[in-house]
Amino acid sequence: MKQLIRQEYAYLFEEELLCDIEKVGSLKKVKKGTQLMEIGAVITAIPLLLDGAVKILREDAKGDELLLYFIEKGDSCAMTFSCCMGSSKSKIRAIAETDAKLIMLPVTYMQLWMTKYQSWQKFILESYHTRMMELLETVDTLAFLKMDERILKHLQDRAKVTHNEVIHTTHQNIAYDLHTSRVVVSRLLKKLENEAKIELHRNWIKVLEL
DNA sequence: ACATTAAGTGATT
DNA sequence: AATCACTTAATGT
Repeated sequence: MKQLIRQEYAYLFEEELLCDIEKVGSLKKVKKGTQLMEIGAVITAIPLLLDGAVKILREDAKGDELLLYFIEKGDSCAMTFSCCMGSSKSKIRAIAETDAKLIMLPVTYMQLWMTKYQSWQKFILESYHTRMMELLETVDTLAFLKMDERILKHLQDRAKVTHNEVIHTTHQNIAYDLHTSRVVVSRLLKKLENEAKIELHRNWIKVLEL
C-alpha cells in the first residue's frame, strides 16, 4: 500500500501527509461493474483513486440514468467533499468502469487535514475545480451536441479512461448511459461505422478516431 | 438443434 | 429522436 500511495500521490502530498494517509486509509480493490456509491447513501469515506476508472451517474425520478463524467486515477470524487462538509447524502451513483484500486479515507480527517496540510487543501480545491469543469463540459455536450456526436464523444471518453480503443459494451448499455433508446444508438453507431469512425462487433466496439 | 440475447431495419409519430 | 414491431445474427447449452 505504501508504494502504491507514493506512486500516485508522492508528488502531490508532503511526507507527513503520506504517512497519515497510510495510517488511516484502507486499500480497496474492486472489480469492473462494482457499485461504489449509491444515491442517498451516507458518505463515510473519501476515495482516492489509485488505478482504474469510475463512472459517475445521476438518476431521475423514474430510475433512468444519465452519465455525468468519469473519474480517473489521481482523482477523487468531489461529491464526497461537499457531502462530508454538510454531512448530507450522496446525490450520485458511482460504478467502477474498470477494475480499480482505491484508498478510502474516513471523512473525519477531511477537516483536520484541510488546516494541517496545505497540499491537501490544494488537492481538494483543484480536484473540485476539475470536477466542475468536467461537469460543465457534460452540460455543453448535452445542450449543444446532437445524439450522434454525443455517442462518439462517449465512446472516445471511455476509450480514454480505459486506455483501450476497444470498448466492451452493448448498444443497450450505451443507451442507458446517454439516456436514450437502444434503437437510436444502433442506428447512429451504424452511421458512425459507415463514416469509418468506429468498428462494430457483437459486445465490443473499436474506436478508430481518437 | 434450440433458446437466448444482441443488433439491424422500416414505418410511424 | 422515440417507439413499435419485426428480422437477422451471434452465442451458449
